[in-house]
Amino acid sequence: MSKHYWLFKAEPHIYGIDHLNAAPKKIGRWDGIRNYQARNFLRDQVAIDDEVFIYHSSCKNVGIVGTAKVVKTAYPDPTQFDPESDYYDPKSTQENPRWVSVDIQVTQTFPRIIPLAEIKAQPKLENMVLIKQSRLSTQPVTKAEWDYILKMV
DNA sequence: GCCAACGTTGGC
DNA sequence: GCCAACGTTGGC
Repeated sequence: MSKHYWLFKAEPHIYGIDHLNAAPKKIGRWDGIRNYQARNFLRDQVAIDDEVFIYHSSCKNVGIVGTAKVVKTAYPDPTQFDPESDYYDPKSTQENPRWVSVDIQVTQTFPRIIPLAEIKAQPKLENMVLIKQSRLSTQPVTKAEWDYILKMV
């Protein structure tokens, strides 16, 4: 099975590349995904060693900040069971969890952010899901898009 | 199953 | 803070 490429969005003040880099082995849990389309990608397609762009959204400098690889595939997102969590889902049960997490490990922290504006300005990237469907928090990236963006670093 | 109302995401 | 896009909820 060939490797897949992804883009995961995060609000950096809540959980971003800085948090991952500060964690042991730079590994962290990607949790709090509460959108079915995004969940389905995580649950059904994200595999070990898949590569991920980390994207910072809803902040001053929006854009891609680095890469990570998948080190653990989908398992129930523990925050859905925690009444204290912002991501608590009372309709989710241990027997039938709705939401999943994966673990990722930072592989590269770019020396600069690749701004969304620059990505939008590239004709070769005009079909990226990031551009076409702005509200999806975990999304596939093609190999061509992946390689092209790495050259923009 | 339709659709209006409402809530959230996310760029600017 | 504004607002467009779009996801979710709930009445019928």
